[in-house]
Amino acid sequence: MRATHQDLYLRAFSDYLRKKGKNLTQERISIFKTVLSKKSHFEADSIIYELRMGEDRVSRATVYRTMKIMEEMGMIQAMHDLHQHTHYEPKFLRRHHDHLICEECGKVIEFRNDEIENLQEVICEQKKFYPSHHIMQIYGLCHECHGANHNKRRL
Amino acid sequence: MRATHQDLYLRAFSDYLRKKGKNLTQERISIFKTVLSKKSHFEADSIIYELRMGEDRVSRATVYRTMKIMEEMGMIQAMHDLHQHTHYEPKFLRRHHDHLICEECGKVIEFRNDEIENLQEVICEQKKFYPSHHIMQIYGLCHECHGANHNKRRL
DNA sequence: TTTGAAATTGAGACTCTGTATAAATTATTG
DNA sequence: CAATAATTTATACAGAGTCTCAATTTCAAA
Ligand SMILES: [Mn+2]
Ligand SMILES: [Mn+2]
Ligand SMILES: [Zn+2]
Ligand SMILES: [Zn+2]
Repeated sequence: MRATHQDLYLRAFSDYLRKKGKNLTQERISIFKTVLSKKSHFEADSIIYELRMGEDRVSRATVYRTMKIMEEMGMIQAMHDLHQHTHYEPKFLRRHHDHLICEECGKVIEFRNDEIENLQEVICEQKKFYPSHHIMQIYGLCHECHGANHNKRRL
Repeated sequence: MRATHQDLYLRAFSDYLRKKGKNLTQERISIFKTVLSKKSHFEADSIIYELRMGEDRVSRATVYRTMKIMEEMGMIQAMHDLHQHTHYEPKFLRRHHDHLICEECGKVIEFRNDEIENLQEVICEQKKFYPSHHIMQIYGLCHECHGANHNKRRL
């Protein structure tokens, strides 16, 4: 039987915890697996909710604590939307990218631009700054919402 | 007697309000002036606190409402720090720029790169997106904190 | 395997931003 | 000077996230 992706990531998680002198508890495993199942943006709430539905009951505080560990570890990344709500994004299996966010409908369009990524590194060198990660979000209107607003104004 | 900057901006504020069918109230003037006095990043709390200390007493709700108007108007811009705390930044008198944020000491280093700004526009065109503004924050360690950590590890 | 120290968890109280409500105040208009 | 509309205030409320500390679990030494 072959090791699954989940097994491999769980191993990495376990190693990380040991390295930090932390224990691999049942609760941490449950939370880790649930987070691992996310293919795209998600919120802390959805993790808490899913766990509550399943058989593994885990408290809210533990979910937040474990997600903080996963963030330190670099498996997920937190980002804040327009309305002080924290969103997370899985970083395993996904290439880094940035976001266009529609202020009307909330749609999130992903993009990646290597030229910008390179320029960011140049800037950090100039400023003697040692980057760990970055967030770039362009706000505005998506094609559909821009069209809709346009039509509305004509009426 | 010459018109001060404050007078000019207050005029712009007054015009904006009129255009929107809103009244220029004493409370809005107080809040506007306090915000105008900010030369760099600030939080809603500090505005509320300063007003509470001064003679013009204004309620929390009114401060939030007025700051929302100022944001719509483009005089300030909201941004979120690492810990879902909203920070504002004055946009009058200041040119747009982005941020390097030290995760150790919280220092904020400002920068501006026209190449990146142009590339952002190109991306929006490609994606048929109509941008209103953007936020770009690079997290990591500033020169001092990186040096400090380095030394610490050596001990 | 047992055992005890240390780490972790869970329940719920609490904090902090920010928003909603509805009565009281203020501004505008005729 | 009314009548009307907009605004403000106080206060209650909501939601995300943190804190506390007693109870439980983990781990590793014996
Ligand atoms: Mn994304
Ligand atoms: Mn700035
Ligand atoms: Zn849209
Ligand atoms: Zn620093």
